[in-house]
Amino acid sequence: MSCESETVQVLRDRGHKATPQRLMILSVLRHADGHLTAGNILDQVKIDYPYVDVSTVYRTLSVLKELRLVSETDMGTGDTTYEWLRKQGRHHHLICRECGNVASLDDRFLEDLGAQILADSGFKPDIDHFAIFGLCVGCAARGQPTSRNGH
Amino acid sequence: MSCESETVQVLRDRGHKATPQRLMILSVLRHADGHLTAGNILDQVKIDYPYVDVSTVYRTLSVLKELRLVSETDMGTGDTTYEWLRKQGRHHHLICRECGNVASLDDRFLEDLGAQILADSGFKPDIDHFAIFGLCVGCAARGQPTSRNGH
DNA sequence: CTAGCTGCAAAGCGTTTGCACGATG
DNA sequence: CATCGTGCAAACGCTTTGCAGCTAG
Repeated sequence: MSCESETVQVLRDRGHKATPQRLMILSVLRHADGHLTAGNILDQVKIDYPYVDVSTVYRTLSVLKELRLVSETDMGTGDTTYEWLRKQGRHHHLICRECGNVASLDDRFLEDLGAQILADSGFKPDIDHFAIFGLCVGCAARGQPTSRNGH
Repeated sequence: MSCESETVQVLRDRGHKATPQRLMILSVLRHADGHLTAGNILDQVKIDYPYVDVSTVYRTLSVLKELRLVSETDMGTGDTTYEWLRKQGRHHHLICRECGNVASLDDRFLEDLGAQILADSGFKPDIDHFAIFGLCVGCAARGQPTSRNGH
């Protein structure tokens, strides 16, 4: 509980209440390694507190998104996942379109990109959390054993 | 019709049939400037051919995705859009998380990224079509008129 | 005390599937 | 003529909403 005090403050400052349900959802998000779906979070919370409703989870996620405390990412086909932002060290995801496997990508690959885009167009990108689709090593090897042109 | 002949060949080579419905869906995809939802495509096709069904659109899109003729992108909240690949010149999208406005981003910002990722991890990213979320100039100005730290 | 939040139930929406008929190659 | 694709209708799963009661500040 005590480790959430900073977050509780953020909530209150913006006119939101810190209910037990929200604290539990926060806790789940904070201690997971990301990639949680709404239903996923629900299951976790229900272990300790079986009466929470899905709608509460969605409503809470909506608030947290608004406050930019969590990010929402679409992992390919219809799997919307949520992740606690403000972690130490940003990272990104390499999602294989064949096998669905998810690998991490270090931030250094993207650190300049944001600045470049901002300078060019004034658009301020959220580089916190990128999802990049493609083929993982295994699937690339399996899929195109012979050579093949890119597009 | 004739301009689709190359695509028809791709379909047949892979054991798929070239039905009128598919040709119309192809045509819509090809001549639109991208960002079409399934329902969107359906509406377009229905203008000339009112009996097409949504399921046909989805099934066709599924085939085209598999053949890598179209890309599927999630534009923020639950708006899955489809776009004809193999266009001249790749481009990417800057999507404002406030107003939903979509701007284009030239490929040069990302052209090195793919090679770097491939070299580092063996992951072969689809750099055809990137969706980058953030704040557009207008919303950034409106939202934070006073200074504010990045995260 | 008064917003705001919750659980419940039901609706909503985009997407998928089973099936018998029809078209393609 | 065999296979694959279609339209229809119904199912599906995730997400959202209306509502009455409850709770945090």
